[in-house]
Formats: sequence, structure tokens, C-alpha cells
Amino acid sequence: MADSKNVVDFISTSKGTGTHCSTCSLSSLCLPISLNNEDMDALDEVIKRGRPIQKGEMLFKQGDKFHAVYAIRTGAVKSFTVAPSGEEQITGFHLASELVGLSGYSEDVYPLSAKVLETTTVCELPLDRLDQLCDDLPGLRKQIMRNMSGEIRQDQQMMLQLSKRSADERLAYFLLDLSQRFERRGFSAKSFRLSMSRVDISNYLGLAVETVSRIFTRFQKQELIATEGKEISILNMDELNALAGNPALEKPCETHS
Amino acid sequence: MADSKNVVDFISTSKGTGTHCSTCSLSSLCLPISLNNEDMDALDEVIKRGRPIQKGEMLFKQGDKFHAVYAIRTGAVKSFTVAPSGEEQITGFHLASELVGLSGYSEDVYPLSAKVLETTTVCELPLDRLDQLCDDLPGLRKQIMRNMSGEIRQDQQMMLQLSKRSADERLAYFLLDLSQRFERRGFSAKSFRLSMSRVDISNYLGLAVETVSRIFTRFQKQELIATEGKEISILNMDELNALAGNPALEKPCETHS
DNA sequence: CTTTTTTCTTGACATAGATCAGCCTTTTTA
DNA sequence: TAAAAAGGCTGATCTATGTCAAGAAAAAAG
Repeated sequence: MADSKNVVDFISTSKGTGTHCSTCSLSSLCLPISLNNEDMDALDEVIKRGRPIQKGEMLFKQGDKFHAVYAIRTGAVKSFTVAPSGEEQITGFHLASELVGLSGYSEDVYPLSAKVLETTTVCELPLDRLDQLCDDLPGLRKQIMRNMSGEIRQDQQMMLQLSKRSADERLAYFLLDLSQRFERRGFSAKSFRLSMSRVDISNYLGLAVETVSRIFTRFQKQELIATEGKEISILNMDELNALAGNPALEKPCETHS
Repeated sequence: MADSKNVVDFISTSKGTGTHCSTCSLSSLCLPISLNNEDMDALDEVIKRGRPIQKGEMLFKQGDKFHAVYAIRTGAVKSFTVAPSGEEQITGFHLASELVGLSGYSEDVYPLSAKVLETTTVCELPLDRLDQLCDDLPGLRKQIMRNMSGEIRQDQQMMLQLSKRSADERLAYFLLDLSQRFERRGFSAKSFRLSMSRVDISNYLGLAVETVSRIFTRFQKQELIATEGKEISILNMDELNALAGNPALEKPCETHS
């Protein structure tokens, strides 16, 4: 039964919250993408929606029985693995519309924990029903496979960051990645709030907090970014991109010499 | 059309090689696990088997159209991503019975390249037929999802290695991981051949070649391992495990104090 | 509001591992 | 089977980033 902090406790109403996939503003980013109305309704049937989860609470813990996948409706979540030796490694930060927990599929327990970074609401997709639905709806099955495959790609990208990039490059990459993800969700790409602590950032990027802190300061001196606590503004997107080692997306119209 | 080095060229006979999943010695590790005979035959129908691929040839290249997944029958393969800046990051080494290419699923191109480390034979699973089969055979679908989920778990494990472990720990981990994988395939856990070069190992582990070379030498002085070229023997599995930060799997019978 | 606790920043210093350079050994090629 | 190329090993040195220490700022508690 683990201790009583699991989200299961927060999700009581399996329906009746008045929210549905068909009316959800995230449906174009979340699983329902590319499902027809009928299929979306079937998925909708299966989803449990619950009251908000408070900052610091766990969606699930490493070793818990794998019973559900979570789609984030609002808020942010970090997922992390704990080594036998006790060290933690944050493996990802997840924003609205993203799925958390799919890596539990290969065994019957979650291989990582998921903790909420700010007040968050989620859609819970109970495994057995979801699995059933995968058999019935090819569209959903593909969508979930694409999702898993995308996570593999992302994690491998991160391996490259961790093993080949300097501290500066990693932080630039991190900020730009968040920026793009916010943008796809309709928020500003240039100005957003970092819901995770500097410690979390440094852990994720494989650096010491002090290093991250120093780079934040330096990036400000170089007028690449501006910060005010957890609020951050990107002042020079191009420079930052160059720093992150991204293909200098020079504006094509400016390229004629 | 890319250049003519792709494996497609090597796979002509879609049947008639006399090999089948039902008679394959890997069937208990590979996809057919947990498929009934009928389903296995259906999968068998779809698989293309080809002549051996020589060391150094590519199974597919980053950016190629995603058209198939490969199961390794014999040999070894490395997969790696190339950053825009040209740096390569090896994301995995794959042995017999393992699947390569699943991360292509989320887009329509492979996000990484796969190169053969020694003469290798593979089973090619053309995407369209496999996808079809996933809809028809829930067992196969689950097997593939488990596979993907397992890869996510593995990659996240690697993130921890790359960001939190010392060079010694990483190499110990690497050797033990290979050891276990060979053992599961019925080979010796204590004595095997490293089909990849030191450069590949160092790249994978996020270290300089020189560092890897030095640690190999030191591990030998400490009598943890013995090497002769690419042949390696593990002399002190327990020590090595301790070094890798693995839960000291003390023999339970010895534990009574 | 005030106090306490946590998170963040900055500086001084230490070090694991990178880089550079040279040589040896094995594999490939001719 | 000789020559060339690739892969591997070792030593000397350099450096990016970690560690330690301490204060400032922000958040939480009371």
C-alpha cells in the first residue's frame, strides 16, 4: 500500500468533473491527437480526473506497482530514478499535455518516481483499461507508441548532452528546450517561469548547483537572459541557440551576402 | 535513395532461408516470447532474413526513412546519434535477440544510425507489416511496447551513469552490463569478447579514450579483470559490482553472523 | 511582521579527467 | 610478408567543474 501520499488518493471522481477530452484545450497536444470523435469518447470514458495535487506530492514512487499512466493537465512534474546508493537522477521535467509513467510498462513496477513541482492536475489512465483500449483502437495504440518512441529519442538526446557538452551548452540547451515546449503550448517562448529549483536543474544537467548558479549570473551579464527569481526572460535567442550548438537558424532572408 | 550501403540491399529473400522463429534459438529472448504458435507463424511470415552484413556496414542511417525494425540474430551493432555540430554519441550496443530502430516510430525517419560491429545477421521487420500485425496480435503489441519501455528505462539508467558516476564506476558498470547480457544468452558471464573498440567504449561512457585505456590497465593491476586484446575475463565479480555501486549481492547463506 | 528555514549566489581552492605527444601493437592492405 | 594504417597504451600537463565555506535573498512558519 506504500504510504498515503500517492495520487490515487486524490482521484476519486472517475467522471463528473465536467471535463472531457473533446473540450480540453490540450487535446491537440495530448493523446487524443489523431483520434476520431468516437475513439476520443472511448478514451474519455476510461480517464479518471482528480482534484489538484499539491507541490511536493508524488504521482507514484519507484517500485510502486505500475497501475496507471498520467497525462498532465496543468502544472509540472519531475521524474527521477534513485540508485541503490541513494543518489537521485532527474530524468525529465514534464509539462501540460505530456505523459508520465510509460516506462513502467516493461516490468510491473515503476522504474522511477514522479513528484509534482507546483500545484498540478492530471488525467489518470488506468493501465488495464488503457491496455484494452490499445487493442481496440489502432489510432490510440500508434499514438502511445509514438509517445514512447519520442521519449527514447529525447533520452538519447540527453545522453549526448550529458556526455559531450560543456556546462554552458547544457544550460543553454535546457532553457531553449523549455522555451520551445512552452511555445508549443501557446505560452511565450521568451518569458516563462522555471517551476523547478536550481538544485533540480543542476541534478538534471549533471552539474553542481554552484556551477548552474554561476552560469545563470554570467548569462545575465552577457545579456542572454534576465532572471527575477524563478521568472526568466530570454533576451538573445540567437546567441543562446549558437551557444547550445544548434544549427545557426539564421534568418534565411538575411543570408544573402 | 541514400548511398548504397544500407542493409536493404542485403536482404533479398523474404523466405526460403530455412530459418523460422519457431526454430530460432533466440525465440525465448526475442519478440516471439509470449506469442502462441499461431501468432509466431504470423510474425514469421513478415520477417525478412538476409545474408550476413559485414563489419562497418550500416543497418540504417540517421535521417533515412523509417521503414523497418531489426532484430539481431547473430553479431553486434552500435547505434549512435550525430549532433548538428558533428559530434557522435553512441547510445547503445546491441547483441543477439535485441531490437534496433524502434525510436524511429515517433517521426518518419530514424533519429539515429546503426552500424555493425562484426559480421552480423538480422531479421528485418518491415514497418507497415509489423504495424498491421500489432493491431491483429495483442501479444505482439504488448511485447513491442514492453521493449520500448525497457529501452526508456535503460537510457534513463545511462543518464544516471553519465551524470553521477566516476570513470571507474562507469567502466565497471559497462563490463557488468555486458557480462549479464552475455549470460542471459547462454554465454559465459566471466569471459567474453568486446566487439567494440576502446574509442567506442569511451564515447559511449562519455570519457576520453585515454581514460578508458588507463582504467583497463588499472583494473588488471587490481586483478579485477584480465584482458588479451578484445578478449576480457572478469576475475573478481564481487569487487567489480561493489565498484559499480551495485547493491552488494552478498551470498545470503553467508550472511548469518 | 519576525523568525526560521530553505534556496541561491559568490569566492577560494582542489581534482578528476581532458588534452597533447609519443610510442607500441595489431590489423589491414597491397 | 612488408608497408601502411588503425587502434591501444602511457606520461606530462592543463582546465573545467566540483567541493567547501560563508553570506544574501527568498520562502515558509509562527
